[in-house]
Amino acid sequence: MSHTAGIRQSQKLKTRQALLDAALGLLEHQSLSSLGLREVTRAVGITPTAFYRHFESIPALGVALVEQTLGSLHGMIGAILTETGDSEVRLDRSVGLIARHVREQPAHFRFIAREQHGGVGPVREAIAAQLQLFAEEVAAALATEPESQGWAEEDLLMLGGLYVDHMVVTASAILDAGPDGAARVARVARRRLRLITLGALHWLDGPPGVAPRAGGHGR
Amino acid sequence: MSHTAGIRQSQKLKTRQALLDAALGLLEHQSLSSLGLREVTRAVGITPTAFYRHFESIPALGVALVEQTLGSLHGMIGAILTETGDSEVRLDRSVGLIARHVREQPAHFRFIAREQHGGVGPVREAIAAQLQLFAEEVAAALATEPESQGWAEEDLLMLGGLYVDHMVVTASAILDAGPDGAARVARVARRRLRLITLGALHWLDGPPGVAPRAGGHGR
DNA sequence: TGTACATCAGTGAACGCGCGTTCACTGATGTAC
DNA sequence: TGTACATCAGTGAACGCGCGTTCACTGATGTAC
Repeated sequence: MSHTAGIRQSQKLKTRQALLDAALGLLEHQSLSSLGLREVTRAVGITPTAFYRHFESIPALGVALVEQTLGSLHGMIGAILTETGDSEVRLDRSVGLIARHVREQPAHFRFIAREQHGGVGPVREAIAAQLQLFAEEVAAALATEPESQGWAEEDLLMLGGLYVDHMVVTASAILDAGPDGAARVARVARRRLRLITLGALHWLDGPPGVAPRAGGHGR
Repeated sequence: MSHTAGIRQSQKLKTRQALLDAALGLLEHQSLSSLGLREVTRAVGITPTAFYRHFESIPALGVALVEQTLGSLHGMIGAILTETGDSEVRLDRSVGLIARHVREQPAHFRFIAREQHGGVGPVREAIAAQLQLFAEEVAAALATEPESQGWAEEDLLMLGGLYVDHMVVTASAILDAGPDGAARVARVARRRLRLITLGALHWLDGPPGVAPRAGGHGR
């Protein structure tokens, strides 16, 4: 009946976290499907056998890693979208925020980018589910803004997905570019975001040269 | 001095192609960094040792696969962009063309999506170089259109990259969705493309509520 | 508080297996005369 | 055309190695009384 830690339980959690951290580190230069169980336990300093006290397999560890990595980012969405200021400023800050997060925890972003289409099914599915959640969160946030008046639910989700995918592409590009190229990549990412936002502002206009009509580009 | 095949040379090419094809097949359910040399030769029906007559290593085979896979797509860009018809129709056809290619050779697209951020450095770099080429091709094609009057070189490249990335994301999404979801994914992809194109049409406008100014959003 | 038993995170030896790479080889194809 | 030699794609045995998984175990932590 002890709600407090318990030496055994807290030590187990520590080892589990050490396994996750070690795996993330090792995944910087390889993908999950080639990561060895012994490799991970060796890095942590425990016996290979002890691995099974924490995870059933390497793919299972991968799924846990996805949830930990992307779970911690759900707050970020809110931070970006509830910011005040005009769209231009908010947009610049969004890219800046992503760039900072990527710089601060590159391994997490690299892992997601690498395994999003990687060879381990359950991990791919876990990432897809989380990104879908992000897209829905963005769509919900967009829905509260005055600019979204008249938008169809489906189109808000489409735009949310576009923003999320753009965020993922940007994060990957920053990682690939290295420290020197990060600024250049961020600059291009900002312009892309500006262009997308510009498209969104005119979504409900009619086709060029025609009077605006209700329903925008919907079918 | 024989320019004709030569039995030996043509047989060697055939084996080399068999290795590439077998590798591509095996990569449908795993990533390159976990693909084994023996696995590939077993699939082809030759001795492991014979592999070295064709490639120095598995990463080297991967690079060859990138060049073969993406090299064959360079024609596609032209096919899309030189089509006639208004932008709405052309845009729908673009997505349809991608969807068709993905359906016809899913393994090629899966390979690129998987290894774009995979664990094998040389392959990642080969893919990045090819996609950069695509972006430049698209930018060059856009430059010839009347709508691109007044666009900065850099912005054309930004838009070209955006289209290419969108194409890659769409291809991945179609693959992930499976045969049933492909139509739904294509529908969303079309809307995204429409929104991006809409943004591009207004790129040279001034900020909302302000008179248009030369230079658009450039800095 | 003290004692006796239960739990269970981590140990260490052992296993069979497939891996990448080496080496000397074979025999069909290519070339020089 | 025929012969003698060179080339070289593919062979097959052998190697040392690290892998994932099994099993019975140990000893610190937890629990019941």
